[in-house]
Amino acid sequence: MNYLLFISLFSYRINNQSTNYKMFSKSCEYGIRAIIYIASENEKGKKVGITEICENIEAPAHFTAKILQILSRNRIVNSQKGVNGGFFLDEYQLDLKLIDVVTAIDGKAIFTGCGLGLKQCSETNPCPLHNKFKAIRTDLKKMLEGTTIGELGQSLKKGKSVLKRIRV
Amino acid sequence: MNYLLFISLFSYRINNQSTNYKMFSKSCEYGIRAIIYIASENEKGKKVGITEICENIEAPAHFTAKILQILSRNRIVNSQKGVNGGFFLDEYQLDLKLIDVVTAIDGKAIFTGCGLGLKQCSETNPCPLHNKFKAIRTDLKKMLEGTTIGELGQSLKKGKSVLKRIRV
DNA sequence: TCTTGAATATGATGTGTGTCATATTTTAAC
DNA sequence: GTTAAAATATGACACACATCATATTCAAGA
Repeated sequence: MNYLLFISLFSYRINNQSTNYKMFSKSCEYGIRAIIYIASENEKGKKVGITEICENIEAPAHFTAKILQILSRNRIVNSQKGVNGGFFLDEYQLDLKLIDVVTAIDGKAIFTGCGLGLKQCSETNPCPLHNKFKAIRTDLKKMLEGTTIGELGQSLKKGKSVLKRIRV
Repeated sequence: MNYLLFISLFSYRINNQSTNYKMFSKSCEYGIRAIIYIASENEKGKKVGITEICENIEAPAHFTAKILQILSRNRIVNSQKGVNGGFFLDEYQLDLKLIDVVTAIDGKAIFTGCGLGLKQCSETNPCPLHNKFKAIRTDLKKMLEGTTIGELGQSLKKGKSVLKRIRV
């Protein structure tokens, strides 16, 4: 009976949830966006507050603050409390790589976990996708290792890229 | 005061949650593992039941069943109810690519969404990471487009790879 | 046609991530 | 020293995904 085939054409793509796929976690997305903004505004000792940051990257303030605390504890960004305080980066931090931000927030599992979620997957005990995945992951890692915070900040500052919708 | 630096060394990597990073969603992981197992057992019209599948890929039965229903509706796997029923693949399905499984379960957002989670990110309005991400994503897509279900099943069947811990 | 084994459909529960809210500490300026 | 502005810390809430449970449909065989 090919009415079955007929029905299947209509039921195709039933699961229409706007999928949860993320290259990084939401925490990581906000963290990267925040630090890029800080880098882009980082000149002559200027400090930027959490409110200004979140307005410019369109992120929830409290949540982003929590992530910046993690980055602060990990010495990836500097913070100063009190009046005229805020977040800022020194020369050393501007030269940190994207991978430093990612591992501080999401940990190192990005580069070690099995693509199929198998705990026992390893070089000597590979899952069917192990080697193909390794190649992709290596590319991703290289990219993250080869990109500096300062570089991304400059790109944003010079208008070569944007973090929020441009006002009309 | 460099006791601050001292403290920071101890507080490094505070967020020790075993991170949620996943190249794919859990649904997708189970789906891929299940179909690889089906492919590996697919010979002379043999059908495999959900119980056997889940025992061999170490996945929760009900959840996996739900995912296989999605794949079944999308004609990526065949199913037959009743006695001696089960899941099986025909020649055409064995030649389907991994990307067909992934998009059926997780949708196409993997290849379109912005790496930093920005809705407005596009070619003309790129986020600071846009181009660097595009390269990685292209690699991933090529890999998924170039890998067949049957190929992975054969790899498993021949013992070149495993899906569960080998019994001692 | 009755029984049994299998997939299918639907709903209920749990857990973790993302979000929000409040209170505390710190620092600068007056 | 008092006040105000800022980060920091902690806890509470909400929603989505992952998981589990139950009921239904279907097909083969006796």
